[in-house]
Amino acid sequence: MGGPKLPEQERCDTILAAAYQIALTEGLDAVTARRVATAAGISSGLVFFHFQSKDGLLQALLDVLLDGTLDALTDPALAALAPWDRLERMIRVELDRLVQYHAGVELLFAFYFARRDEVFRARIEASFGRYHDAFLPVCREAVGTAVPVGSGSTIATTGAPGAPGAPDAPDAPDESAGTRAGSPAGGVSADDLATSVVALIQGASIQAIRNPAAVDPEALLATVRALRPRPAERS
Amino acid sequence: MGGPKLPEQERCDTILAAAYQIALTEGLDAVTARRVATAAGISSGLVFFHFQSKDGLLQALLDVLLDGTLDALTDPALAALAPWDRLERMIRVELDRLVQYHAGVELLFAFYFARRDEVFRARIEASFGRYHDAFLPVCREAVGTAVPVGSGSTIATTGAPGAPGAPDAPDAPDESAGTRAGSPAGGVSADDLATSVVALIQGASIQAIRNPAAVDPEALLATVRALRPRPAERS
DNA sequence: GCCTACATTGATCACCGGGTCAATGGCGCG
DNA sequence: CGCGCCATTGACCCGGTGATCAATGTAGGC
Repeated sequence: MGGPKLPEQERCDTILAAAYQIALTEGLDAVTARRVATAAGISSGLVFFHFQSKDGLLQALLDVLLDGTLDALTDPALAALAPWDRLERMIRVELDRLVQYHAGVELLFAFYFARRDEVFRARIEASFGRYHDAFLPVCREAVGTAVPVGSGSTIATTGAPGAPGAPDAPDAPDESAGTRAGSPAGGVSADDLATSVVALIQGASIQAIRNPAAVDPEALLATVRALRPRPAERS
Repeated sequence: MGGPKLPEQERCDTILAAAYQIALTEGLDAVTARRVATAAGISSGLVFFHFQSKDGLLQALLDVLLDGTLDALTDPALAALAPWDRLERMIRVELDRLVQYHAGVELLFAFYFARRDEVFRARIEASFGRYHDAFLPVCREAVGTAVPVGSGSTIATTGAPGAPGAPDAPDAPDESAGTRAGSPAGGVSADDLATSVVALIQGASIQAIRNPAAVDPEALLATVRALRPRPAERS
């Protein structure tokens, strides 16, 4: 009994990797101390030695899962784009990520729905909240600088780019009367837009879990694009 | 030992009600034969007598959960409305339902993510699929009859987006731009619209679970409304 | 009233989960 | 070399789970 010593961090990583692997392939329920230990090639007791309890292990696992989730959305390269382009780009990036890591996303949902523990929920919800926050600024910009059709001034959005690969987007609701309070030009307020975008992405994440191959980012993007006001419009 | 006889159906309903109650308030994990039996005021063995296994119990529970999910969307009263109004109405009804029965929706997700069993998943996914199907016809109508503005419905798609307001498409992964056929007047094809609507609602359902009070149906409806083409003016 | 059919009981089994712990191994240091 | 520290082991405990089953009570037909 007794085994080769390994540096603390490395052992923890080994265990976590094993746990992650099991969770991804066999579900969260399959993550038991014994199975993780076996998969990691160690004894069960060691799991409790490094993480004090199973809860500790799962917390750490959630850390891994949540780590770096929002990095793609803060890519500085995005700052260069005009608001609507940036928004579109962010959505595309996010959708691609969801499809690519659908197993991880599924695991995240499993965490949320299986463990009703307050701590887990709070952290995941916080992550979702940051999601919304990440989209709000762009939405504000997009809505704000959106449609200068009536009141001239700057058309900042449309600088020089001659729109080489301009997508379809035939026409858009140019002058819709904003029934909703605080609803500026585009017909949607920034908050409404952000809320909708987040809902759209979250909904897509569920579809990505159901059938990753069937998710069509273009369908959702086409919808978003239709929201985009067009200053000059043919009739 | 031995107890008062009750008609088969009634006993089953009693057990199911108890199981449902426990599942709603304490989560799916808390649904054990013993707890259900205690809550129903019977002995544990009886649970297995009526439902052969715990799986059987859960199947029946899922039945209860899935039953009548789509009824509201086929309300004949909806047929009288114009397409876009009907679509809007359906979404509103659905969102309200999600908020009202958020606990049930959460339970549904718990079923989906906790039990990775094929049977459960298949049934829930089928339900989601029907969801999509329920929205498709309206979307078709809405897109089709959408914009009598100017000329014939068919041009739009890739006609000639003068693209004054369309800066460079972010990355335009070739497939997107022109090839996205079947996108009539509104800027979105019927399928895209249906996909987006379903995603929107599913996303909203997640938010409803997080915090039912914070869900703002108007925000999402405002977005949908912004998708609606305005020929001239409406109220 | 009796007897068959069946709902009902609760003790019981095998199993598996989280968590503990004394014993043991290796490793560095004096 | 010897000593002590600590990672490591795996057997062990306890509780809870799904499931079984002989025994028992009740209802309804004759």
